Amino acid sequence: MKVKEVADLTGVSVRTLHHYDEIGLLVPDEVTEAGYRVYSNENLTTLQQILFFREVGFPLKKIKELLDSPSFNRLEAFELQRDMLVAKRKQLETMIETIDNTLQSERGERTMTNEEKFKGFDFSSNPYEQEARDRWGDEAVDKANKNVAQFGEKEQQEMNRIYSVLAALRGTNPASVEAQAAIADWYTFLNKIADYSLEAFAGLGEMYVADERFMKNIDQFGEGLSVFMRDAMKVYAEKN
Amino acid sequence: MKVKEVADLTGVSVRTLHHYDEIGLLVPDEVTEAGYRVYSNENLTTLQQILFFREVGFPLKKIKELLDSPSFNRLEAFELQRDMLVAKRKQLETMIETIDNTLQSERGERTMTNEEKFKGFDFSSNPYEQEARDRWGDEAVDKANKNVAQFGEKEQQEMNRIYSVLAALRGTNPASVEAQAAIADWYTFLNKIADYSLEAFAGLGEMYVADERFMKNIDQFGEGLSVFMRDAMKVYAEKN
DNA sequence: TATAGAGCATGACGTAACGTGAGAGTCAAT
DNA sequence: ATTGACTCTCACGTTACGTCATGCTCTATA
Repeated sequence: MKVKEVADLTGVSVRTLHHYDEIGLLVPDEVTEAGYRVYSNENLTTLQQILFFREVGFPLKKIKELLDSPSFNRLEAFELQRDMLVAKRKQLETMIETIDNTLQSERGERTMTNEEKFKGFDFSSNPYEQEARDRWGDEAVDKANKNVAQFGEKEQQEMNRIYSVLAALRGTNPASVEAQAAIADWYTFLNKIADYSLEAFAGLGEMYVADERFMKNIDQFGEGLSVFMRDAMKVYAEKN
Repeated sequence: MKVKEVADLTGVSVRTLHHYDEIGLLVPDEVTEAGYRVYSNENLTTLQQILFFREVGFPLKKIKELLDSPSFNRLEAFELQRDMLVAKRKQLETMIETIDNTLQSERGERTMTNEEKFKGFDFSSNPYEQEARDRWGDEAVDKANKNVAQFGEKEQQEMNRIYSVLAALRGTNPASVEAQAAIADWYTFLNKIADYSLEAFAGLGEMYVADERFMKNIDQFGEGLSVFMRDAMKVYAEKN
Protein backbone atom coordinates (compact mmCIF):
# COMPACT_ATOMS: atom_id res chain seq x y z
CA MET A 1 0.00 0.00 0.00
CA LYS A 2 1.15 3.51 -0.72
CA VAL A 3 1.04 6.40 1.71
CA LYS A 4 -2.30 7.84 0.76
CA GLU A 5 -4.02 4.49 0.98
CA VAL A 6 -2.59 3.88 4.41
CA ALA A 7 -3.56 7.38 5.43
CA ASP A 8 -7.12 6.90 4.25
CA LEU A 9 -7.38 3.53 5.91
CA THR A 10 -6.03 4.57 9.26
CA GLY A 11 -7.01 8.19 9.52
CA VAL A 12 -3.48 9.48 10.07
CA SER A 13 -2.03 12.09 7.75
CA VAL A 14 0.53 11.44 5.06
CA ARG A 15 2.82 13.82 6.85
CA THR A 16 2.54 11.70 9.95
CA LEU A 17 3.65 8.64 8.03
CA HIS A 18 6.56 10.61 6.65
CA HIS A 19 7.39 11.68 10.16
CA TYR A 20 7.27 8.14 11.51
CA ASP A 21 9.59 7.12 8.73
CA GLU A 22 11.98 9.97 9.49
CA ILE A 23 12.31 9.05 13.13
CA GLY A 24 12.55 5.36 12.31
CA LEU A 25 9.35 4.47 14.08
CA LEU A 26 7.64 2.99 11.06
CA VAL A 27 9.91 2.39 8.11
CA PRO A 28 8.07 0.99 5.09
CA ASP A 29 9.15 -2.51 4.19
CA GLU A 30 9.57 -1.52 0.60
CA VAL A 31 10.57 1.54 -1.37
CA THR A 32 10.08 1.71 -5.13
CA GLU A 33 12.62 2.89 -7.66
CA ALA A 34 11.06 6.31 -7.62
CA GLY A 35 11.34 6.48 -3.86
CA TYR A 36 7.68 5.81 -3.13
CA ARG A 37 6.97 4.26 0.23
CA VAL A 38 5.18 0.92 0.08
CA TYR A 39 3.73 -0.44 3.29
CA SER A 40 3.42 -4.16 3.91
CA ASN A 41 0.83 -5.94 6.00
CA GLU A 42 3.46 -6.29 8.69
CA ASN A 43 3.84 -2.51 8.60
CA LEU A 44 0.12 -2.06 9.08
CA THR A 45 0.11 -4.24 12.17
CA THR A 46 2.98 -2.22 13.57
CA LEU A 47 1.10 0.96 12.80
CA GLN A 48 -1.88 -0.43 14.65
CA GLN A 49 0.35 -0.97 17.67
CA ILE A 50 1.76 2.52 17.39
CA LEU A 51 -1.68 4.06 17.26
CA PHE A 52 -2.82 2.10 20.27
CA PHE A 53 0.11 3.28 22.32
CA ARG A 54 -0.29 6.80 21.05
CA GLU A 55 -3.95 6.77 22.00
CA VAL A 56 -3.12 6.11 25.62
CA GLY A 57 -0.57 8.87 25.62
CA PHE A 58 2.83 7.32 25.04
CA PRO A 59 5.37 9.64 23.42
CA LEU A 60 6.68 8.34 20.12
CA LYS A 61 10.18 7.97 21.50
CA LYS A 62 9.01 5.51 24.13
CA ILE A 63 6.87 3.68 21.62
CA LYS A 64 9.95 3.21 19.51
CA GLU A 65 11.93 1.98 22.49
CA LEU A 66 9.17 -0.48 23.22
CA LEU A 67 8.85 -1.82 19.70
CA ASP A 68 12.61 -2.03 19.31
CA SER A 69 13.08 -3.80 22.60
CA PRO A 70 14.15 -7.41 22.04
CA SER A 71 11.83 -8.59 24.77
CA PHE A 72 8.91 -7.05 22.96
CA ASN A 73 6.21 -9.52 22.15
CA ARG A 74 3.33 -8.50 19.94
CA LEU A 75 0.76 -10.75 21.51
CA GLU A 76 1.56 -9.69 25.04
CA ALA A 77 1.67 -6.10 23.95
CA PHE A 78 -1.85 -6.36 22.65
CA GLU A 79 -2.92 -7.76 25.97
CA LEU A 80 -1.29 -4.90 27.77
CA GLN A 81 -2.94 -2.45 25.44
CA ARG A 82 -6.25 -4.01 26.19
CA ASP A 83 -5.70 -3.46 29.88
CA MET A 84 -4.80 0.14 29.26
CA LEU A 85 -7.86 0.78 27.15
CA VAL A 86 -10.05 -0.77 29.81
CA ALA A 87 -8.37 1.46 32.37
CA LYS A 88 -9.00 4.43 30.17
CA ARG A 89 -12.62 3.51 29.77
CA LYS A 90 -12.93 3.32 33.52
CA GLN A 91 -11.42 6.77 33.75
CA LEU A 92 -13.95 8.05 31.24
CA GLU A 93 -16.73 6.54 33.27
CA THR A 94 -15.46 8.38 36.32
CA MET A 95 -15.44 11.57 34.30
CA ILE A 96 -18.97 11.00 33.10
CA GLU A 97 -20.04 10.49 36.68
CA THR A 98 -18.25 13.66 37.62
CA ILE A 99 -20.18 15.51 34.95
CA ASP A 100 -23.45 14.07 36.11
CA ASN A 101 -22.63 15.27 39.59
CA THR A 102 -21.64 18.63 38.24
CA LEU A 103 -24.91 18.91 36.37
CA GLN A 104 -26.81 18.16 39.54
CA SER A 105 -24.81 20.64 41.52
CA GLU A 106 -25.25 23.33 38.88
CA ARG A 107 -28.97 22.82 39.22
CA GLY A 108 -28.50 23.31 42.92
CA GLU A 109 -29.53 19.78 43.77
CA ARG A 110 -26.34 19.12 45.62
CA THR A 111 -22.94 20.61 46.30
CA MET A 112 -19.53 19.35 45.35
CA THR A 113 -16.19 19.62 47.02
CA ASN A 114 -13.35 20.87 44.88
CA GLU A 115 -11.85 17.45 45.01
CA GLU A 116 -14.99 15.88 43.61
CA LYS A 117 -14.97 18.37 40.79
CA PHE A 118 -11.77 16.91 39.45
CA LYS A 119 -12.32 13.23 39.93
CA GLY A 120 -11.09 11.50 36.85
CA PHE A 121 -8.73 14.32 36.09
CA ASP A 122 -6.63 14.04 39.15
CA PHE A 123 -4.00 11.47 38.39
CA SER A 124 -1.54 12.81 40.85
CA SER A 125 -2.94 12.31 44.34
CA ASN A 126 0.30 12.85 46.17
CA PRO A 127 1.94 9.42 46.23
CA TYR A 128 4.56 10.71 48.64
CA GLU A 129 2.32 11.58 51.53
CA GLN A 130 2.92 8.42 53.54
CA GLU A 131 6.23 7.47 55.01
CA ALA A 132 7.63 4.06 54.30
CA ARG A 133 6.50 1.42 56.69
CA ASP A 134 9.20 -1.18 57.01
CA ARG A 135 6.77 -3.48 58.64
CA TRP A 136 5.82 -4.95 55.28
CA GLY A 137 9.30 -4.88 53.94
CA ASP A 138 10.81 -8.03 55.31
CA GLU A 139 7.81 -10.11 54.52
CA ALA A 140 7.90 -8.88 50.95
CA VAL A 141 11.61 -9.45 50.54
CA ASP A 142 11.38 -12.96 51.83
CA LYS A 143 8.57 -13.83 49.50
CA ALA A 144 10.28 -12.30 46.54
CA ASN A 145 13.55 -14.06 47.19
CA LYS A 146 11.87 -17.36 47.68
CA ASN A 147 9.98 -17.12 44.44
CA VAL A 148 12.48 -15.73 42.02
CA ALA A 149 14.29 -19.02 42.41
CA GLN A 150 11.31 -20.85 40.92
CA PHE A 151 11.24 -18.68 37.83
CA GLY A 152 11.06 -20.46 34.56
CA GLU A 153 11.94 -19.16 31.13
CA LYS A 154 8.43 -17.96 30.47
CA GLU A 155 8.22 -16.06 33.71
CA GLN A 156 11.53 -14.39 33.06
CA GLN A 157 10.30 -13.25 29.67
CA GLU A 158 7.07 -11.87 31.01
CA MET A 159 8.92 -10.11 33.77
CA ASN A 160 11.28 -8.54 31.28
CA ARG A 161 8.40 -7.39 29.16
CA ILE A 162 6.70 -5.69 32.08
CA TYR A 163 9.95 -4.10 33.16
CA SER A 164 10.45 -2.75 29.67
CA VAL A 165 7.06 -1.16 29.60
CA LEU A 166 7.54 0.35 33.01
CA ALA A 167 10.99 1.58 32.04
CA ALA A 168 9.40 3.34 29.10
CA LEU A 169 7.09 5.11 31.50
CA ARG A 170 9.79 6.34 33.84
CA GLY A 171 9.67 10.03 34.46
CA THR A 172 5.97 10.22 33.76
CA ASN A 173 3.36 10.41 36.45
CA PRO A 174 3.30 7.16 38.43
CA ALA A 175 -0.37 7.73 39.13
CA SER A 176 -1.34 8.06 35.49
CA VAL A 177 -3.78 5.65 33.95
CA GLU A 178 -1.02 4.10 31.85
CA ALA A 179 1.44 3.64 34.66
CA GLN A 180 -1.28 2.17 36.82
CA ALA A 181 -2.33 -0.23 34.08
CA ALA A 182 1.26 -1.39 33.72
CA ILE A 183 1.73 -1.75 37.44
CA ALA A 184 -1.54 -3.65 37.64
CA ASP A 185 0.04 -6.06 35.20
CA TRP A 186 2.95 -6.34 37.55
CA TYR A 187 0.68 -7.05 40.49
CA THR A 188 -1.12 -9.74 38.52
CA PHE A 189 2.18 -11.24 37.52
CA LEU A 190 3.47 -11.35 41.07
CA ASN A 191 0.29 -12.96 42.24
CA LYS A 192 0.87 -15.80 39.85
CA ILE A 193 3.94 -16.54 41.93
CA ALA A 194 2.64 -15.86 45.41
CA ASP A 195 -0.20 -14.16 47.18
CA TYR A 196 0.44 -10.50 47.77
CA SER A 197 -1.88 -8.33 49.73
CA LEU A 198 -2.02 -4.75 48.55
CA GLU A 199 -0.10 -3.78 51.64
CA ALA A 200 2.62 -6.29 50.93
CA PHE A 201 2.70 -5.03 47.36
CA ALA A 202 3.29 -1.47 48.51
CA GLY A 203 5.88 -2.76 50.95
CA LEU A 204 7.66 -4.59 48.19
CA GLY A 205 7.79 -1.33 46.32
CA GLU A 206 9.52 0.30 49.25
CA MET A 207 12.03 -2.49 49.24
CA TYR A 208 12.83 -1.82 45.61
CA VAL A 209 14.29 1.47 46.70
CA ALA A 210 15.48 0.65 50.18
CA ASP A 211 17.28 -2.57 49.41
CA GLU A 212 20.35 -2.35 47.21
CA ARG A 213 19.88 -5.83 45.81
CA PHE A 214 16.51 -4.89 44.36
CA MET A 215 17.49 -1.43 43.33
CA LYS A 216 20.47 -2.59 41.27
CA ASN A 217 18.61 -5.37 39.56
CA ILE A 218 15.68 -3.25 38.61
CA ASP A 219 17.58 -0.20 37.56
CA GLN A 220 19.35 -2.26 34.94
CA PHE A 221 16.25 -1.71 32.88
CA GLY A 222 16.56 2.01 33.29
CA GLU A 223 17.93 4.51 35.77
CA GLY A 224 15.32 5.34 38.33
CA LEU A 225 12.95 2.55 37.44
CA SER A 226 12.93 1.27 41.00
CA VAL A 227 11.84 4.63 42.36
CA PHE A 228 9.20 4.91 39.69
CA MET A 229 7.87 1.47 40.44
CA ARG A 230 7.78 2.12 44.14
CA ASP A 231 5.71 5.26 43.57
CA ALA A 232 3.37 3.54 41.17
CA MET A 233 2.94 0.58 43.49
CA LYS A 234 2.17 2.84 46.40
CA VAL A 235 -0.51 4.64 44.43
CA TYR A 236 -1.87 1.33 43.19
CA ALA A 237 -2.17 -0.04 46.70
CA GLU A 238 -3.90 3.10 47.87
CA LYS A 239 -6.43 3.15 45.09
CA ASN A 240 -7.40 -0.48 45.16
CA MET B 1 -6.11 28.90 46.18
CA LYS B 2 -2.57 29.43 45.03
CA VAL B 3 -0.98 27.79 42.00
CA LYS B 4 0.57 24.82 43.70
CA GLU B 5 -2.65 23.93 45.46
CA VAL B 6 -4.57 24.05 42.23
CA ALA B 7 -1.89 22.03 40.53
CA ASP B 8 -2.01 19.37 43.22
CA LEU B 9 -5.77 19.26 43.16
CA THR B 10 -6.18 18.99 39.43
CA GLY B 11 -3.06 17.22 38.35
CA VAL B 12 -1.94 19.91 35.90
CA SER B 13 1.48 21.49 36.27
CA VAL B 14 2.15 24.95 37.63
CA ARG B 15 3.69 25.81 34.29
CA THR B 16 0.43 24.89 32.61
CA LEU B 17 -1.47 27.28 34.84
CA HIS B 18 1.05 29.99 34.03
CA HIS B 19 0.58 29.22 30.38
CA TYR B 20 -3.19 29.38 30.59
CA ASP B 21 -2.85 32.72 32.27
CA GLU B 22 -0.46 33.97 29.59
CA ILE B 23 -2.80 33.12 26.75
CA GLY B 24 -5.78 34.46 28.64
CA LEU B 25 -7.50 31.12 28.87
CA LEU B 26 -7.66 31.02 32.64
CA VAL B 27 -6.87 34.29 34.34
CA PRO B 28 -6.96 34.05 38.13
CA ASP B 29 -9.70 36.13 39.68
CA GLU B 30 -7.30 37.63 42.13
CA VAL B 31 -3.66 38.60 42.23
CA THR B 32 -1.98 39.55 45.50
CA GLU B 33 0.26 42.54 46.08
CA ALA B 34 3.29 40.38 45.48
CA GLY B 35 1.86 39.17 42.20
CA TYR B 36 0.79 35.75 43.42
CA ARG B 37 -2.02 34.16 41.46
CA VAL B 38 -5.06 33.34 43.54
CA TYR B 39 -7.72 31.14 42.00
CA SER B 40 -11.37 31.44 42.96
CA ASN B 41 -13.99 28.72 42.97
CA GLU B 42 -15.29 30.17 39.73
CA ASN B 43 -11.82 29.72 38.30
CA LEU B 44 -11.80 26.09 39.32
CA THR B 45 -15.07 25.42 37.54
CA THR B 46 -13.69 27.04 34.44
CA LEU B 47 -10.57 24.92 34.73
CA GLN B 48 -12.77 21.88 34.95
CA GLN B 49 -14.40 22.88 31.69
CA ILE B 50 -11.04 23.48 30.08
CA LEU B 51 -9.78 20.08 31.11
CA PHE B 52 -12.89 18.40 29.78
CA PHE B 53 -12.51 20.02 26.41
CA ARG B 54 -8.80 19.33 26.36
CA GLU B 55 -9.45 15.69 27.15
CA VAL B 56 -11.52 15.26 24.02
CA GLY B 57 -8.87 16.94 21.95
CA PHE B 58 -9.86 20.57 21.53
CA PRO B 59 -6.93 22.94 20.96
CA LEU B 60 -6.64 25.63 23.61
CA LYS B 61 -7.40 28.36 21.12
CA LYS B 62 -10.79 26.88 20.33
CA ILE B 63 -11.50 26.28 23.98
CA LYS B 64 -10.87 29.94 24.60
CA GLU B 65 -13.15 30.93 21.72
CA LEU B 66 -15.83 28.70 23.17
CA LEU B 67 -15.56 30.01 26.70
CA ASP B 68 -15.39 33.60 25.51
CA SER B 69 -18.36 33.23 23.22
CA PRO B 70 -21.33 35.22 24.54
CA SER B 71 -23.69 32.40 23.70
CA PHE B 72 -21.70 30.07 25.87
CA ASN B 73 -23.73 28.49 28.57
CA ARG B 74 -22.03 26.48 31.27
CA LEU B 75 -24.87 24.07 31.88
CA GLU B 76 -25.36 23.27 28.23
CA ALA B 77 -21.65 22.95 27.77
CA PHE B 78 -21.52 20.31 30.46
CA GLU B 79 -24.26 18.44 28.68
CA LEU B 80 -22.37 18.63 25.44
CA GLN B 81 -19.25 17.42 27.19
CA ARG B 82 -21.17 14.51 28.54
CA ASP B 83 -22.22 13.54 25.04
CA MET B 84 -18.65 13.75 23.88
CA LEU B 85 -17.34 11.63 26.69
CA VAL B 86 -20.00 9.03 25.99
CA ALA B 87 -18.97 9.10 22.34
CA LYS B 88 -15.39 8.66 23.36
CA ARG B 89 -16.27 5.76 25.56
CA LYS B 90 -18.04 4.14 22.67
CA GLN B 91 -14.95 4.64 20.57
CA LEU B 92 -12.85 2.99 23.26
CA GLU B 93 -15.23 0.08 23.31
CA THR B 94 -14.80 -0.33 19.58
CA MET B 95 -11.07 -0.28 20.07
CA ILE B 96 -11.26 -2.89 22.79
CA GLU B 97 -13.30 -5.07 20.46
CA THR B 98 -10.74 -4.51 17.76
CA ILE B 99 -8.03 -5.68 20.12
CA ASP B 100 -10.01 -8.74 21.07
CA ASN B 101 -10.36 -9.54 17.41
CA THR B 102 -6.69 -8.92 16.88
CA LEU B 103 -5.82 -11.24 19.72
CA GLN B 104 -7.96 -13.94 18.17
CA SER B 105 -6.45 -13.42 14.78
CA GLU B 106 -2.92 -13.48 16.19
CA ARG B 107 -3.73 -16.84 17.67
CA GLY B 108 -4.84 -17.86 14.22
CA GLU B 109 -8.45 -18.29 15.22
CA ARG B 110 -9.64 -15.93 12.55
CA THR B 111 -8.40 -13.42 10.03
CA MET B 112 -8.96 -9.71 9.82
CA THR B 113 -9.24 -7.35 6.93
CA ASN B 114 -7.06 -4.27 7.05
CA GLU B 115 -10.12 -2.20 7.57
CA GLU B 116 -11.12 -4.20 10.60
CA LYS B 117 -7.67 -3.71 12.03
CA PHE B 118 -8.24 -0.01 12.32
CA LYS B 119 -11.80 0.14 13.48
CA GLY B 120 -11.99 2.77 16.16
CA PHE B 121 -8.98 4.57 14.74
CA ASP B 122 -10.44 5.44 11.43
CA PHE B 123 -12.26 8.71 11.88
CA SER B 124 -11.96 9.74 8.31
CA SER B 125 -14.00 7.37 6.18
CA ASN B 126 -14.06 9.50 3.06
CA PRO B 127 -17.07 11.78 3.51
CA TYR B 128 -16.79 12.96 -0.07
CA GLU B 129 -17.37 9.69 -1.80
CA GLN B 130 -21.03 10.24 -2.60
CA GLU B 131 -22.31 12.91 -4.88
CA ALA B 132 -25.02 15.22 -3.68
CA ARG B 133 -28.50 13.95 -4.23
CA ASP B 134 -30.79 16.90 -4.71
CA ARG B 135 -33.74 14.68 -4.19
CA TRP B 136 -33.71 15.34 -0.49
CA GLY B 137 -32.82 18.95 -0.89
CA ASP B 138 -36.14 20.59 -1.50
CA GLU B 139 -37.90 18.61 1.14
CA ALA B 140 -35.28 19.66 3.63
CA VAL B 141 -35.39 23.31 2.65
CA ASP B 142 -39.10 23.45 2.95
CA LYS B 143 -39.07 21.92 6.37
CA ALA B 144 -36.32 24.17 7.57
CA ASN B 145 -37.96 27.30 6.31
CA LYS B 146 -41.29 26.37 7.78
CA ASN B 147 -39.81 25.72 11.17
CA VAL B 148 -37.37 28.52 11.65
CA ALA B 149 -40.38 30.77 11.76
CA GLN B 150 -41.61 29.02 14.88
CA PHE B 151 -38.36 29.55 16.72
CA GLY B 152 -38.63 30.98 20.15
CA GLU B 153 -35.96 32.73 22.17
CA LYS B 154 -34.82 29.52 23.76
CA GLU B 155 -34.45 27.70 20.48
CA GLN B 156 -32.46 30.56 19.04
CA GLN B 157 -30.10 30.40 21.96
CA GLU B 158 -29.61 26.69 21.71
CA MET B 159 -29.05 26.95 18.01
CA ASN B 160 -26.44 29.61 18.52
CA ARG B 161 -24.69 27.51 21.07
CA ILE B 162 -24.48 24.54 18.75
CA TYR B 163 -23.30 26.73 15.92
CA SER B 164 -20.57 28.12 18.15
CA VAL B 165 -19.31 24.70 19.05
CA LEU B 166 -19.36 23.59 15.46
CA ALA B 167 -17.64 26.77 14.37
CA ALA B 168 -14.89 25.99 16.85
CA LEU B 169 -14.44 22.63 15.20
CA ARG B 170 -14.15 23.96 11.66
CA GLY B 171 -11.06 22.78 9.89
CA THR B 172 -10.83 19.63 11.97
CA ASN B 173 -11.97 16.28 10.76
CA PRO B 174 -15.76 16.26 10.29
CA ALA B 175 -15.76 12.54 11.04
CA SER B 176 -13.98 12.90 14.36
CA VAL B 177 -15.65 11.80 17.54
CA GLU B 178 -15.99 15.39 18.67
CA ALA B 179 -17.47 16.72 15.48
CA GLN B 180 -19.86 13.82 15.35
CA ALA B 181 -20.94 14.39 18.93
CA ALA B 182 -21.63 18.02 18.14
CA ILE B 183 -23.49 17.20 14.97
CA ALA B 184 -25.50 14.60 16.86
CA ASP B 185 -26.55 17.47 19.09
CA TRP B 186 -27.62 19.33 16.00
CA TYR B 187 -29.64 16.38 14.77
CA THR B 188 -31.38 16.08 18.11
CA PHE B 189 -32.09 19.77 18.09
CA LEU B 190 -33.60 19.69 14.64
CA ASN B 191 -35.75 16.76 15.59
CA LYS B 192 -37.29 18.79 18.36
CA ILE B 193 -38.62 21.01 15.60
CA ALA B 194 -39.56 18.44 13.00
CA ASP B 195 -38.94 14.85 12.09
CA TYR B 196 -35.84 14.38 10.02
CA SER B 197 -34.87 11.07 8.57
CA LEU B 198 -31.14 10.55 8.33
CA GLU B 199 -31.42 10.97 4.59
CA ALA B 200 -33.23 14.24 4.95
CA PHE B 201 -30.59 15.30 7.44
CA ALA B 202 -27.81 14.62 4.96
CA GLY B 203 -29.83 16.37 2.30
CA LEU B 204 -30.24 19.39 4.52
CA GLY B 205 -26.49 19.43 4.84
CA GLU B 206 -26.14 19.59 1.09
CA MET B 207 -28.50 22.53 1.05
CA TYR B 208 -26.31 24.38 3.51
CA VAL B 209 -23.71 24.56 0.82
CA ALA B 210 -25.83 24.59 -2.30
CA ASP B 211 -28.32 27.23 -1.25
CA GLU B 212 -27.02 30.75 -0.76
CA ARG B 213 -29.58 31.62 1.85
CA PHE B 214 -28.35 28.87 4.13
CA MET B 215 -24.71 29.33 3.33
CA LYS B 216 -24.73 33.01 4.21
CA ASN B 217 -26.64 32.57 7.41
CA ILE B 218 -24.50 29.77 8.67
CA ASP B 219 -21.17 31.18 7.64
CA GLN B 220 -21.83 34.19 9.83
CA PHE B 221 -20.63 31.99 12.65
CA GLY B 222 -17.44 31.27 10.85
CA GLU B 223 -16.13 31.08 7.31
CA GLY B 224 -16.62 27.60 5.96
CA LEU B 225 -18.91 26.40 8.71
CA SER B 226 -21.57 25.38 6.20
CA VAL B 227 -19.17 23.15 4.33
CA PHE B 228 -17.95 21.65 7.56
CA MET B 229 -21.48 20.97 8.71
CA ARG B 230 -22.43 19.39 5.44
CA ASP B 231 -19.50 17.02 5.66
CA ALA B 232 -20.17 16.16 9.27
CA MET B 233 -23.86 15.63 8.56
CA LYS B 234 -23.09 13.35 5.65
CA VAL B 235 -20.82 11.23 7.78
CA TYR B 236 -23.36 11.19 10.56
CA ALA B 237 -26.11 9.98 8.25
CA GLU B 238 -23.86 7.28 6.87
CA LYS B 239 -22.80 5.99 10.23
CA ASN B 240 -26.19 5.91 11.88
C1' DT C 1 14.94 39.33 64.52
C1' DA C 2 17.58 37.00 61.31
C1' DT C 3 17.63 33.28 58.30
C1' DA C 4 16.46 29.14 55.91
C1' DG C 5 13.41 26.75 52.98
C1' DA C 6 9.32 26.25 50.46
C1' DG C 7 6.64 28.59 47.17
C1' DC C 8 5.99 32.20 43.74
C1' DA C 9 7.23 35.27 39.72
C1' DT C 10 9.02 36.37 35.16
C1' DG C 11 11.86 35.66 31.21
C1' DA C 12 13.70 32.80 27.74
C1' DC C 13 15.13 28.94 25.37
C1' DG C 14 14.02 23.83 24.32
C1' DT C 15 11.04 20.08 22.66
C1' DA C 16 7.53 16.94 20.50
C1' DA C 17 4.65 15.90 16.83
C1' DC C 18 3.37 17.13 13.41
C1' DG C 19 1.11 21.28 9.81
C1' DT C 20 1.95 23.74 5.88
C1' DG C 21 3.61 25.25 1.77
C1' DA C 22 7.31 25.20 -2.09
C1' DG C 23 9.32 23.09 -5.88
C1' DA C 24 9.87 19.03 -8.51
C1' DG C 25 9.45 14.19 -10.02
C1' DT C 26 5.99 9.98 -11.12
C1' DC C 27 2.23 7.52 -12.87
C1' DA C 28 -2.15 6.06 -15.04
C1' DA C 29 -5.66 7.57 -17.93
C1' DT C 30 -7.43 10.14 -21.62
C1' DA D 1 1.41 14.08 -25.18
C1' DT D 2 -0.77 16.05 -21.57
C1' DT D 3 -3.44 16.36 -17.48
C1' DG D 4 -4.43 15.44 -12.71
C1' DA D 5 -3.78 12.87 -8.79
C1' DC D 6 -0.10 11.25 -6.14
C1' DT D 7 4.55 11.25 -4.56
C1' DC D 8 9.07 13.03 -2.93
C1' DT D 9 12.26 16.10 -0.11
C1' DC D 10 13.50 20.32 2.12
C1' DA D 11 12.43 23.66 5.47
C1' DC D 12 10.21 26.75 8.29
C1' DG D 13 5.88 27.34 11.48
C1' DT D 14 2.94 25.96 15.42
C1' DT D 15 0.97 24.18 19.73
C1' DA D 16 1.40 23.29 24.50
C1' DC D 17 3.85 23.13 27.38
C1' DG D 18 9.05 21.46 29.90
C1' DT D 19 13.01 23.19 31.83
C1' DC D 20 16.31 26.03 33.68
C1' DA D 21 17.94 30.62 35.50
C1' DT D 22 17.39 34.33 38.43
C1' DG D 23 15.22 36.74 41.92
C1' DC D 24 11.31 38.02 45.15
C1' DT D 25 7.98 36.49 49.22
C1' DC D 26 6.35 34.27 53.03
C1' DT D 27 6.34 31.68 57.21
C1' DA D 28 8.29 28.73 60.61
C1' DT D 29 11.99 28.35 63.66
C1' DA D 30 16.61 29.31 66.09
